[in-house]
This record gives sequence, structure tokens and C-alpha cells, in this order.
Amino acid sequence: MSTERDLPMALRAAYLALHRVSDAHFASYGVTADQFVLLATLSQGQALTQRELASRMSSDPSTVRAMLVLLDQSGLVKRQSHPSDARAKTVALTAAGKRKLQQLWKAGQPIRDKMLGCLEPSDAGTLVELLRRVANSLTEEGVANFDALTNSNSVN
Amino acid sequence: MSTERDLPMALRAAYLALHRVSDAHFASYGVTADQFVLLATLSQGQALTQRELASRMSSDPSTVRAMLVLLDQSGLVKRQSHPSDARAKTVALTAAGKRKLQQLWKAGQPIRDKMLGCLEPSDAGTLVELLRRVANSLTEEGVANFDALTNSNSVN
DNA sequence: CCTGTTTAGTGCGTATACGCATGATATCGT
DNA sequence: ACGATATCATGCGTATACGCACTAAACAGG
Repeated sequence: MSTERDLPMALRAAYLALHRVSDAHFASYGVTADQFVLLATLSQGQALTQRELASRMSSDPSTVRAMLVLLDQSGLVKRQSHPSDARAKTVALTAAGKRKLQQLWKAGQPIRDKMLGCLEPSDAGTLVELLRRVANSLTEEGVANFDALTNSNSVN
Repeated sequence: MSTERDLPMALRAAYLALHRVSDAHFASYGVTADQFVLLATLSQGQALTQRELASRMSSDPSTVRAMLVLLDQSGLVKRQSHPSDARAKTVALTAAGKRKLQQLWKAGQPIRDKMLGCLEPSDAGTLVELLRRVANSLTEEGVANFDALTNSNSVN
């Protein structure tokens, strides 16, 4: 029934709320919510390529590049030419970047607490699991192909 | 364990995937994923104020305005001055807007199918429920207040 | 060794997504 | 009626989030 239409909107509402709150919260630290995501992603993978980084962030190479330019200026990350591939560049956190990330993890704790606080412990895991399944189903490319198949169907 | 850190990332990954797929899918209809959200929201509430519309879309008045300017040019929505409040403007779908929306609901079906297809029927409802709870907890304002409690005030 | 194809990064253009400041109006308290 | 204040829309500036086209370099065959 309407769960079908509600899911996309609920997903949107939840993500935008998280993004908004995070941005406001991290603003005093001089970084955006997305920059935090980038820094956190960088910290768990050494010498990543810009593309690799973008992929792990569920983001786009173009977007990541723009972010890296700013973070580079802020001195939080450092880009170097890839040792074996002249096309690529490796990205890594600077000492300042690592320090900043530590602060951000701590600063963001209240937000994570608030998110998790309204859920039963078991629900949190369920939610993550379901979200991943949804994300995977949408990433598996091939949505457009269904067009031809879904001929019937009331528009509502 | 890391569920706490994974939830935000899983939410981000799922939403961005949905947004990306939707944008690509709706592009051939001349609208963006967000414009679809706006049109759909408009259709279920007549003569909305721009602010009301923004609120229901979980979006921002500034953003909505920019979107309305484009949609107005496209002839999909019409803005009129509010009858009793000279500050406000009411927004409504045009005939073309209603027709377009019908198309978009049909065109978007494959995406909703794909999202729901990877979930058990009961899981879909659960997911919506959990997402709403998370969104509410984050919207209830007051996250920043925790700052005082997490003493360490090194803003860098 | 030399083409044809793929891949990494960049630059450009457009559409959100916000915060913030401003002008115009509405509202409320006295 | 009137001044203080809250509210609506707008404009401006910045940061994503992409798609697309382009350059350069890696790579696969022949």
C-alpha cells in the first residue's frame, strides 16, 4: 500500500535531517558533515585513490575532487601523485587532519546517541541491515531496464 | 559495536543511491528527483504556502524557492499571492504539472519495486517506521545542548 | 612497438541544500 | 492606534552532487 511511496520519503527525511543537524553541529569545527565523512573514510583506508575514496563514500569523483581541494587548503588532507600510476593521486590525512577527526568523532557523539536513543538495541542493527539491502538493490544497476517489463500498472 | 558508526553511513549510502538512480531515471522526463518530490508533495495538499511546502518536503524555504522558480518556468507549477496574507504566496500544480506527475509516478515504479523487492513485506513497514523514528529524534531540536555535557570545549 | 580502449583526474554547467541578511507584512501587547 | 516582534519570500554566498567532455596515462591485442 502506501508503504511503497512512504519509504522513499522517509529515507529522504531521515537523511536530510541527519545532514542538517550534522552540518550545524560541525560548523563550529570548521568542517561540513560531508567533509567529516570524507575524513572518516580516509582514516580507515591507507593511501586511497580519489576514485577509491569516492566509491567508499558512496559519492562521485567530481564531488570528491571539489571537497579535496577545500580540505587540502584547510591542511587536513594531502594529495600526492600515485607511485605506480601517473594518472592517479593518493590522498591521505595530514597530522592536523587526524587530530581534527578525533575531535569530530567526539563532537558527533551526541548526534549518534540521539539517533540510536530512539531505537531498541536490536532495531539499530536491523535498520542498518535493511538500509544496506536497499542501497545494494539500487546500486546493482539495471533499474531502467525494468521499464519495458512494467508495462501494466495503474498510475494511481 | 560499530553499528553506531555504520548507521549514519548506511543512511547516507541508501539515500544517495536512491537520489542518483531517481535523477537518472527522471532525466528523460525533464525533471529531477527532487522536483518530483516537490510535485508529489504539492498534489497532496492544496494551495500550500512555500514554507508549508518546504516543511512537508523536509526541505528548506530557500531551496524550495529556487526549485519553484525553475518549475514555474517549466510551467508545472503556478505561484499566486496569498489571498489573506500579502507576504505569502500559494503554490499549486498546473494542468501540465498534474499530467507530468502522473507520468512520473508510473516512471518511478521500477525504482520503488527495486527498493521493495529486496525486502520482506513486513520489513518494508519496519524500515519506514524506524526511519521516521530516527528523523523525528533528529528534528526534535536539542542536539546541540549536549555540547555542554560533553565538556571538552577545545574548538580548536 | 603501435593502435584501440579503458581509466584517473580535471573543468564546466546545473540543481539542490543551507545559513544569513533584508524588505514587506502580519500580529501582539498595551 | 502603535511600536516591538515574529513571519514570508527573496537574494547572496558556499558546499555538495552529479553528468559530461577532455586530457593524459595505463593496457590489451596484434
